[in-house]
Amino acid sequence: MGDKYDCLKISNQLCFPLYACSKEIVKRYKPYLDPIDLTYTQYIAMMVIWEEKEITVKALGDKLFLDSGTLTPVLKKLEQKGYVKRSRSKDDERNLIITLTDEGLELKKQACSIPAKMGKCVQLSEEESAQLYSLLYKILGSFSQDE
Amino acid sequence: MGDKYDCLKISNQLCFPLYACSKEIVKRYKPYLDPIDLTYTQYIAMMVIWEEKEITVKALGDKLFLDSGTLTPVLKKLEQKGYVKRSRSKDDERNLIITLTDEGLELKKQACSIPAKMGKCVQLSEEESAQLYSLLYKILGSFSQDE
DNA sequence: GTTGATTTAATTGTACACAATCTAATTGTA
DNA sequence: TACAATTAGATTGTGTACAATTAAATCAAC
Repeated sequence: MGDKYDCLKISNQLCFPLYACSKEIVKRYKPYLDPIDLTYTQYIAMMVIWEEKEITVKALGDKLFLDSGTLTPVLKKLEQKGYVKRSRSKDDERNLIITLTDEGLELKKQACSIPAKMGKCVQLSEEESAQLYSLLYKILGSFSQDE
Repeated sequence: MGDKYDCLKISNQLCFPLYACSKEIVKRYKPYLDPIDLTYTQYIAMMVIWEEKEITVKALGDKLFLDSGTLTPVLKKLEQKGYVKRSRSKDDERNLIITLTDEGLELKKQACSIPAKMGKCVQLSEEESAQLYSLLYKILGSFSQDE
């Protein structure tokens, strides 16, 4: 057993369960996000905007590991729904500033119960979750370094 | 510190590093996959087909956590490149059988060096990788149960 | 102070990813 | 045997992702 092609077995990859797990978890957000009319990408964008109140597309992209090609349509959608405002910075016209609206702030209250519901859906102990979290950020950290 | 909205902080989510990590790793495959003209999705599909020699779209989808909406265009693309053949099962005309071609088998040799290269890109010890692998499959396993 | 380089977003094109729907083949059951 | 239910795959529509390019604003060096 174990030929020279074992390295190409899907069960020997670390990337694959990562990829699959991410997709499956995002899929499981849908029942909780549908009622507040947000997609997963819109939700994580709103999370950062809720925290920052005001942020440039560049800074948002750095936090979410997303570029303007992805964020531009997402933010236009969020603006269209009335949750954010998009306006150029006076200091530097290149920067687009995303601002939270009153409706956007209101939405935060409704989103508040989602993390707990999702937490129950992932069947890991407190300790295992912490371990997983730490390993993932270790990888992300190493990626940020050699940017 | 720590208000009632802490649960909505992006840094308190487990899903987010999973999502980001998955994307970043897939992105890092590109330099290695470009030379053999495969995308990441095409690559993991080929991995299973290399192992199985012959598999239905349904079975492939179960292994990859992908449905026909995603796989149909991917497999048509792989057929167009000459790596697989698509043909209906004689036993049950509903089943589409994916078969490896000689060119598809040839490609396996060139892909062989990719896992090792990617392994170096993820800065985890042997033990940490094993831990991460185990945690991810624990989640995927729990998902498969309540299918 | 002007010009070349850099930076920020937007745009374009390609490729997923998935929900929802559709069609054809098969199965189960009365 | 009919016929309802199920199953497999394809199709359609929406929403990401990202590479590559573009355009405008700013910065840097002289």
